Amino acid sequence: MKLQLFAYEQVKTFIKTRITSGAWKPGDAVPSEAALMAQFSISRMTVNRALRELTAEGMVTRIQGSGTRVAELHRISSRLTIRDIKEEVEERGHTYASTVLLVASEKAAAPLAKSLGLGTGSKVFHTVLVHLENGIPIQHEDRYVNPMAAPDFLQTDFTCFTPAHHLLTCAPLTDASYQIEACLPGNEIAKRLRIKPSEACLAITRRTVSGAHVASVARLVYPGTRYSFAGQFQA
Amino acid sequence: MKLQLFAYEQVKTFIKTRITSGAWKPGDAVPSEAALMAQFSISRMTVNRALRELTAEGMVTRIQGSGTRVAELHRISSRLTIRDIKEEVEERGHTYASTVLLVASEKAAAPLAKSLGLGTGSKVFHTVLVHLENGIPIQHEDRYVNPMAAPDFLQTDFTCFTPAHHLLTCAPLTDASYQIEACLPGNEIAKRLRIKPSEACLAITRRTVSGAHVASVARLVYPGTRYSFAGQFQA
DNA sequence: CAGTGGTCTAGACCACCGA
DNA sequence: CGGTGGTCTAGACCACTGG
Repeated sequence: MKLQLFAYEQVKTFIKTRITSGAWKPGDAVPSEAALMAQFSISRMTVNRALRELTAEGMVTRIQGSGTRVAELHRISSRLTIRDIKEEVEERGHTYASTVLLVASEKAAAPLAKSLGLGTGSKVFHTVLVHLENGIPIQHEDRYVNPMAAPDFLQTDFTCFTPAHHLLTCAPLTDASYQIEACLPGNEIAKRLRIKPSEACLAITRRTVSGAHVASVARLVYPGTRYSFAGQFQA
Repeated sequence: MKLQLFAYEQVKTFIKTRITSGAWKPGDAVPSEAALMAQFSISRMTVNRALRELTAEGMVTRIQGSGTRVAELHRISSRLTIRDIKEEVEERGHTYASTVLLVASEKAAAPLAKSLGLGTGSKVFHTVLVHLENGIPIQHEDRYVNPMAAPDFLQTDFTCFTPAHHLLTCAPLTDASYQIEACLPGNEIAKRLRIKPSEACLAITRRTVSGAHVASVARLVYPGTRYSFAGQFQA
């Protein structure tokens, strides 16, 4: 139980409530650090921390030499986390399983090679698997891996560790980019997910970078009726 | 041009590179604040700031009395921003337009009333519109608004201001939750978006709260071939 | 120029954890 | 109990903005 708010939290809530109540409109000036020091009888470092955190949260905008203003709040921004599917399933208390459909080493065609930062025809690892929650398919994963980033990738037992899990342990993540879209699965993937080819799916295309190498490119397809992303925002 | 890193940034990059290079594994101990003070010859507040920011970024975990450890990084987390569609289109340098299909006051059925925090049969505002980018439909918006939160909502000229924009100016945002899923549009919406009913769509269902009231419940449908979310992550 | 924010210091007190 | 992190202070110097 939290009995007492810290000084910097008091300053934050003071400013937040004035913004969320509409008393201070976007573009309005927020009291300066000196003014807030006097008002709350606290030191400048404490005021500074409160305002710095509010900046990070997107509530205010600060310009050195000019001042602090209420940010234009015409957006809803929240943390979206794409997690390891196995962890996610197990955290729900369900049983996770996977069906491995392909584990192979291939020569990369031009577009794929380029996206992995390799030469055309270079050797790449290729895996295809279906992830199951309580025996029901929830994700189709088609992944290409750069052998430079994870030389022993193909030796992994993918029924125990997901490809994503293995990659994260042997090739620490430095950058990632992803795209979320809606698509139809196509006949082959529909069959593997045990859905109709006319059922809409969510697809994530993700590219991960580890140090100097592009580690992996993966396309994850989720049946639209069995999966969705949820997010939350709090001022 | 940034010539010199601040002290707290030096500490952050020192720790980050050791994590992303794999030298420090998840669960490993990070040097204590006292150790980093000595190593960098800086004050504790500065070390503390570096570690506090790394905690916020999800790189490390801190437990008072116990210590700081490298976080389990089996997740990719990034900021997903859902913005006002008009701003988004105009920022791309394209022309925005909208077609207003419905502006009405209705009696709420039970599930809707509940979700808006009102009694069954209460008056609610209802709007339906299609948003166009360069004349092409990109979003179908079906929205219900709590009259308590925005009494003059129906008087707005929705060809100039989007409903979201109006709501944000008259009812400051305090909380929001959303769900992203894939779906088929259905015949009516497909016709309005000028797509085939068999084309997969992204749908966002969003609920916004302003102070004590639920302000609005909206369902936004995007043609899958014309829209996707992109995100990025950087360690 | 005065006012603003951005950073930093060298102390301090406290709450918590583990041995 | 010692070591840890969580917070806070009262100063300081600097870079930037605006009139």
